Amino acid sequence: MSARTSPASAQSAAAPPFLTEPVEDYLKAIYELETRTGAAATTDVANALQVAPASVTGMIRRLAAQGLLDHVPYRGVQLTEMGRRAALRTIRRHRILETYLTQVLGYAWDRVHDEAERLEHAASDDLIERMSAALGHPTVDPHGAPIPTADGTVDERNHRTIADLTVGETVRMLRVSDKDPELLRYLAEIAMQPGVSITLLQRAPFDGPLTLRVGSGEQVVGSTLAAQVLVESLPVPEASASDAGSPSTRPRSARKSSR
Amino acid sequence: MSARTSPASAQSAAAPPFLTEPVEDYLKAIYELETRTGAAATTDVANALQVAPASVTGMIRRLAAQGLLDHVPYRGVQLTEMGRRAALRTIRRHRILETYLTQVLGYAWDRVHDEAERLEHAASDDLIERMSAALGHPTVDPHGAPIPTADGTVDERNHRTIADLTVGETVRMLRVSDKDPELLRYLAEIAMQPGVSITLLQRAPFDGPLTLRVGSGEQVVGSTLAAQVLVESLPVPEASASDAGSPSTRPRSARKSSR
DNA sequence: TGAAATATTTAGGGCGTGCTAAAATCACGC
DNA sequence: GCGTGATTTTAGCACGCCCTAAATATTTCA
Repeated sequence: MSARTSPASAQSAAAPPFLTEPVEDYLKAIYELETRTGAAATTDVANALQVAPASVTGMIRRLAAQGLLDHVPYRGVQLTEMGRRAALRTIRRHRILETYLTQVLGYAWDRVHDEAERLEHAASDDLIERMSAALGHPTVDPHGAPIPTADGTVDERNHRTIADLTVGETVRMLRVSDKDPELLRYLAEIAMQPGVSITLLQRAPFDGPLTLRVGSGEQVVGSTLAAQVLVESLPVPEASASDAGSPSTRPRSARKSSR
Repeated sequence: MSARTSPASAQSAAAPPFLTEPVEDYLKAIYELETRTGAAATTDVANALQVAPASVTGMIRRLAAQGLLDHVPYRGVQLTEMGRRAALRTIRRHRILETYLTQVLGYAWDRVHDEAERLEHAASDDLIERMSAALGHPTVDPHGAPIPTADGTVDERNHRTIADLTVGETVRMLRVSDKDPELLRYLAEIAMQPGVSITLLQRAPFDGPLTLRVGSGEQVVGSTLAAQVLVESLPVPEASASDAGSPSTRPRSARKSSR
């Protein structure tokens, strides 16, 4: 693609030409690492994308040259504003696609990730907005992840997990990663889906299994699983009655806008 | 992509790894040239794909090596059975996508080609079949092109065009290419869509404009446009009355299966 | 029939993305 | 404060797909 004389091309712009598929994948991965751990190390990116570290270094050089991120050698990378916007654009597409696939086309929630992963690079903005409209402009995807708006804002808070609960506490399930189909299938089996109410009934010592009330059923789950399920304290814990931990634990609204 | 150790990968297979996006585009283009003109010349493929002829030679070499087509140097190419199946798979996706975009997501028929062109490479078989099912398994796309079945059969007949009509003849519009948005917009303006009834009222000499009855309106169109609109003789031309050309002009059902 | 026009292929590159192996740098514990 | 292991980068290469220029084959027509 060195010197093509691309003719007129299209009307419903797909993506700026420099946002190739691999580039979008890198930006997305870096964005996710950055928001989770504050910075993205070469090795982490390599793991996330299943690519050799040396390949990451190479790509990072190109992305930095294009102004999509800043790179301090041996120190990791940080997205620029432009890079962040591009990443959020891809994430928006991904999540709207996942929502559309489950709600309109009947996909199971453990099957949408791979499909969305491919479509997110091919769909035009127009298509994404049409899907969003058809869904009534949803704000979360089927796994509970917030959908960035078209102008690039997301409600990206750090939530607690089931593993963080104190015994007796009741919360609402918010979210789980979309990346592990097996986990998702299992969660569906035990009726753990975003929105369901969860109470920690009992916690075995030494990182042992947790006994939960999930909706109207009772389940015993391992601590690994528990650590992957994000939850939110119930807004008003039913006036009077039990006095659990902190009633007003609404975490500060980290709007994740500029930096 | 030389020696990746791809891990486990997926469940809802996207496409065999050797069917890259450019490869699918080449096969599709070659298939279309082949069915229209019997064989595909290097230059024609180059024109169809907006690529230099030398690039076509190079790609053809690779495709022949993979057994997707046969190449006699200086003589053009022909798809093998494998190549033909791959081409029809892509065409099926393209046409189902176009149908879905117009019927479900409200796209105008002149906007679907580009979008489908990109999505056809990314959608899984599963997604395509779900869309097809949601549409009630349509057999033609919005432009009247037949949709190949999943097992690779198409009803690919050679139809007449408006330019072939004799004055006074009435036919049903069948199909028009999806590739020229301007043409499609204009056709929509004058209410020429697949299914509409068309009568040739008058033909100006020297390749001049044609006067048509289109549905209930009257239109004058140029011969270039006329040559691009495929039509079909009416099954039973209304017992008695006018005696137009050949009543049983159902062209031999060229099922286009093996060769 | 033979030369000009046209079509096709070869030769020689470029760029993007990936890999391995080896070198450079960093980080940490003794 | 320094060695050692982990991390990161550099070096060198492969492959897919595209390009231009030049060579070669085919076709056409005077």
